[in-house]
Order: sequence, then C-alpha cells, then structure tokens
Amino acid sequence: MTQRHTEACPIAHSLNIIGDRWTLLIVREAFGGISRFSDFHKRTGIAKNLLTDRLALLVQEGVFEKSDIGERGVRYAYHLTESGRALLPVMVALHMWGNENLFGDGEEPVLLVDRTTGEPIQSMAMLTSSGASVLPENIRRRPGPGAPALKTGD
Amino acid sequence: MTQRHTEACPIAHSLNIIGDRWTLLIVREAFGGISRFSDFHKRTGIAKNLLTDRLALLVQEGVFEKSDIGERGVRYAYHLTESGRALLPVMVALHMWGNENLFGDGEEPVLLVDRTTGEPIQSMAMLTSSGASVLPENIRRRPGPGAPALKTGD
DNA sequence: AATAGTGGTAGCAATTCGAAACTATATACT
DNA sequence: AGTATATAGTTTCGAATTGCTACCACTATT
Repeated sequence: MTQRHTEACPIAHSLNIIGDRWTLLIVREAFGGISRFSDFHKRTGIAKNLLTDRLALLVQEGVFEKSDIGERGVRYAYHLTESGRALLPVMVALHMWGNENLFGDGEEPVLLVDRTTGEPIQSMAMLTSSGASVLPENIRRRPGPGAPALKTGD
Repeated sequence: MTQRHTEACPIAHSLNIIGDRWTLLIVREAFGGISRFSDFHKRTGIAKNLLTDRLALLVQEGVFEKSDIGERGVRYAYHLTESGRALLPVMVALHMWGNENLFGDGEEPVLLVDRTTGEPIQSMAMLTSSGASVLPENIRRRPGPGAPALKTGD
C-alpha cells in the first residue's frame, strides 16, 4: 500500500484507507458480524492476496484489530475497533445513496430499518454540538486547528 | 471502466462508481464550486486520462452533467446533478470520520461548520420517516423489494 | 496415512495507473 | 499573418496493482 494523497484534507486521507473497490465491502461484512479471513474472502469475492494486504492496512490504521483465537491451528479474528465502528455513518450514507440513486424506489435490494420498530431509515441529518440540524446548503468548509500554515515567507 | 461488483447490494453498486482513490476528490471539488476539467485536474492532481475516464463514468451514471459553455474555444462545465448532490452525506460522513479518526481533536485540517451560526458540525443522525433518530446499534439490514429471489427450485 | 479447513504466500498474466508528450480548437497579441 | 496561450482532451509507454491459480504450514478429523 503506497500512500497516495498527502493533502491536508480529511477526505483525501480517508480515501487513502477506504478509497478502493474492496475495503468497504470488508467493513460491511464486519458490521454483519464476519470476523474471519476465509469468511471475508468467501463473502466478498476479493482475492486472498488483496485481502491480506487490505486487512494488514486496516489493522495498521486502527480500523480493525487482529486477535489470535487459539482454536484448532492458526486462527485469527478481525474485529472492528472503535474507529472502525465509527465508519457506520459512511456505510449508511453510501447505502442510502445507492438505494436512492442507483436502484430507485421499489427496487432496493437491501433496506436499512430500525430494529426496534421496523421503520426504514429515511435520511441522515447533520447536527451541531447544540443538536441543531444543519441544512446541506449551509455546510461550509473552514480551515481547522491543524490547517497547514499559509506560506508567509517567514 | 469495467463493472466489478455485481451483487445485489447498494454499497457494492455505489463502490462501482465512487469506489476508487480519486472520484470523491472530484466530487469534493464539485461541491466547492469547481466545474472545469482543468480545475479538477489542477486541484486534485489526478492524471488527465484518468480524469477523462472518471468524468465520463460519472456523467454516464448521472452524477455529473456535462454542458458545453460556448466560451472561447472548446469549453465544458461539469456540474453535479441532483444525484451527485445527494452524495453530500457521504462526503460529510467521510470528512468527519477522517477528522476524528485520522487527525484527532485539535489536529483537524478542515472543519465543517454551519454557515449561518459558525457552529461546527458534530455528528450525523439517522432518521426514520417519522423523524425518529435511530441508534447505530439498532440499524438492521433487511431484504428490500428489489431483493433477488431466493433459489427455490421453482 | 489421507483428507479437509484456515490463513496465508508465490508466481504470473492482465489490467490499470501515472507522467509526459502530443493534438485540436479558439482566442489574444504583435 | 504569425505567434503565443488556454482548454480539453488523446496517445504512448513504463510502472504498479489486481486477479487467478497453485502451493504451503499447521491442525483436526476420518
């Protein structure tokens, strides 16, 4: 895995980790309870050498943790870390986008529902710390505390 | 662009379109108001042949629309469609994940804020049609109306 | 001892990427 | 008219990545 994007942008950095054709499918399976190498392999169809590479990167980046479960020979389990579980909104957003924009109403192969009520998830909202919901058109990017200093000729 | 994932899963299908190292950077720029080929090229650093391919796919998939702006020679503008703008939650989720999990508190290079109040976006919530917020642990995947029929030996 | 399952490596062909050079069209400048 | 500049690509080609298939080491089962 060669690092690609070096800009100071969280999206670019995120893409260095999950920006490929397979990684989010692995994560999807992990959210579904899959934790074993061979199960990821079977359920996603990813080649084993790629799965090896991807899992190693994801472990290195703290998305998964690999544990040796001392069962019958060499056996490991890959579980999402806190950081990995924090990818849930990304997965949900992607899922909903796919349903709405690639399949369309009545054609969704998989729905997301509230386990407790059975109601389908319908939208995502962006909230400030005060709990206020922010409209898409009011979202703005702003330099953060870790923004690279502007070249000033210091 | 060869189609890769064929499973009946909205995430897999989404990844066929935006699951690569560059596409979401192009989309990011588009949200920032960029619409020209050369500007996407300059701002993201993507190779021109790849940019050509990606934009063509994105136009084909209805994420962008290409319009001929009759200005000084060959000039086109690529604008997000409704479907493209619907990627905003994906972008926001990815942005926030990167900030929290790859940079950390106080190191964020770019923050998302509410333009009207200046307050930072802090979280995303998943809502049902009734407006109820669903906790991450209560989200469940369920076969939808477009789910492929189970093999029944019909 | 032979067979099967897990978690990988190794080798290799095919595909894709990345950088640079080149093309085509139109405008602006001298 | 000739030259320079800008946009929006296309082409070329070497390098890197991907996708198979085969193989390996370890353990348990038959």
